[in-house]
Amino acid sequence: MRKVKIRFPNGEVKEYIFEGEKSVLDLVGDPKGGFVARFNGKLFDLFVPIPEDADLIEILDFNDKDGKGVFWHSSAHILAQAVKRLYPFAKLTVGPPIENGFFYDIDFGGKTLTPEDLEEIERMAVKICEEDLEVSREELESEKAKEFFKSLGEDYKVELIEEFNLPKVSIYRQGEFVDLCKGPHIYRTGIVKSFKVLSVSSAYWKGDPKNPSLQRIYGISFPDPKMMEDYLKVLEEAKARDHRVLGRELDIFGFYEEAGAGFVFWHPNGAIVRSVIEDYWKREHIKAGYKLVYTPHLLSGKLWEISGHLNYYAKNMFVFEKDGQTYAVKPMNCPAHILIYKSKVRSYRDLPLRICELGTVYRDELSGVLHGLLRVRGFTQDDAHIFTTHEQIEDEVVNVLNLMKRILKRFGFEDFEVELSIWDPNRKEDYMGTEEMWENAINSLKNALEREGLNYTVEVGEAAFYGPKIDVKLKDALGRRWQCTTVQVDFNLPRRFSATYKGPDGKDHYAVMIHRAIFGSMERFMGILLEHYAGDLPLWLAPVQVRILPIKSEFNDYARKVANLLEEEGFRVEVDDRNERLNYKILDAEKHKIPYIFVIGKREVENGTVSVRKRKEGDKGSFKVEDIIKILKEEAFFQP
RNA sequence: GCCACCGUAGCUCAGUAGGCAGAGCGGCGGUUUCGUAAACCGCAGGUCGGCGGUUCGAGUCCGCCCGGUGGCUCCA
Repeated sequence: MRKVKIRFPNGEVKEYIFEGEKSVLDLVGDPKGGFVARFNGKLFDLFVPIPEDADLIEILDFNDKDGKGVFWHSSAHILAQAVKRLYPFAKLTVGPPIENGFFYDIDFGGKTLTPEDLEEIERMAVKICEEDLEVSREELESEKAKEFFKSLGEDYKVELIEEFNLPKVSIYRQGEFVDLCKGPHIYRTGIVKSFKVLSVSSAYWKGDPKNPSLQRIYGISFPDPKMMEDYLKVLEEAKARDHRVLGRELDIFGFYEEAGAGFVFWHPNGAIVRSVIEDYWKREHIKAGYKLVYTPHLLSGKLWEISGHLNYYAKNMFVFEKDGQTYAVKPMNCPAHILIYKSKVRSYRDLPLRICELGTVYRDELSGVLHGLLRVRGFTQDDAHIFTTHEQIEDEVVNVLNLMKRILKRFGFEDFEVELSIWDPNRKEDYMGTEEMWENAINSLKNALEREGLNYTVEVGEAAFYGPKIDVKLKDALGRRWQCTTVQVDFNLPRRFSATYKGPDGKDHYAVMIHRAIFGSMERFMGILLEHYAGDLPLWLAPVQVRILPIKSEFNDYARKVANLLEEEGFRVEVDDRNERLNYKILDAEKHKIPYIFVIGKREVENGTVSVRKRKEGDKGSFKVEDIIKILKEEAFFQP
């Protein structure tokens, strides 16, 4: 006799008493929307015998993160089954769940799929869900499994089994379909109620260009068609927010074929927004004790030799020769800031020394990775380098994180995901510096994160060879995550450049450098902002804050007078005195996402008022000019 | 860089089968002077991404290059 408690997805817990081998399904009959089980953090199928030592088993549904992964993993199998029905010659490779959905990499022997092919695959996948096939699992000895998959022509599966090098492997079946898979899986294909094939692209087997090119088919699925609707809405919304489209519509920036790929031209509307952001950034940094500097864009090759960049970063650098001298356009600002640090003897009393710069850098990125403002070849980092002692690392990182929170909050970002990348303690020889330095730095970063109340995950072995780092992803209005802030400890460069300070002991010590950026780059941040706000920049950022619309040309003079009053108060204003109807002018102003529209007619001129229309809210009624200026100032964070 | 797809007016797009390059919006000119999301009439605007090839004839077919999109990889 065994006793086991089972928790259902709705939280309900029931106790079961049974004998012999039973599966969860055997016991509960109806898993109440759940489709996979977890015990002690381990997932297993509802249709396999309950593990020997299990006492409390959870049945998971789509709301659970693990459950979702299993659901999408099973969906990848359904996708593969659909493909095999339509293309029996196709060879399967791997098909994992991903953050939003799943994909399956499949070798079609050189065929590339068309949109029509995808539709057909989707129809077949939907059919497989409707067929409600039962899923089963079996274990095979590896040798037998190899033979089996060889007989099916699934060469990649054979290769995988060889790689696993395990005595046994598991395979899953549903209907006529078989796949090598660790599992677990949902117990029937009918649990998937909504299935969509999203896109196809190419990928190499194991990501290696020497290997055959595969078709990577992306899909998404849900246990409830309503969830699919919501998801597609978000996708649509994301598409409508595409910063590349908004950038053109709002005339923020442009790229020019004749200028080269990946080089951003900030148009006047974008430049003013950037300038507002930069002014704010500078003010906050100076307040936080940073020293603002400017350094050259072009530096001698000798400097990049000392820094090591010509050795390990050359393929990303624009390097050229002139009169027998090598020069490079800077891909990073750190060596330049080190020179300023070294311009005089530094005492421990000078530390921490915080040097900041909106530094424009150029990197020769692979052409295939360029993407709007989010990935370019020339960009301006909101960079800073903090020279500290080992003891000061913690406090300095607290300051950086605090500054980050304050600055990003201004843009409506308050939700962060933080990764702490540390060394792999089993490969100490791959890292520079002593164990003591590393332990101290890692603990400093951890303490700093805790002091700032930031939750984080630890990524072992993800640190650079020269020091641990913190990466922060911010969540935008659509819940998407963007990597922006980064804080990186560096033991290396101070040594390469002999960046030292005189300690209280009168001896020279190497400084520690902390590289950090809050936005990452102005270009990327602008792209993120556009998508985050869907182009509706808040008043303080909007390129044009107020547009004044005289109803008839006879009110143009009054409109200009109001514009002047606003301009004197520091607002960015336009008067639309074109010979058009009011409705048209409103349409045009709304199209440009201008936060405030002031309508001027006979009434307003007579009463010395403006009729205020606010974006997204509509007509707000009449205001005295000085009153509305007060209101706008407050909204735009003007200092009183 | 690699794989796949794409490139027609400032923007969005149509262009059948290789046979005179089109529309809407926008721009310009005129009429209209109008109260909260598109007044009317007219005009201009194109080396069809670039170069080469096939053809009597290329926006259309082929090759190379440039640029873009989605991935691989990389990263701010």
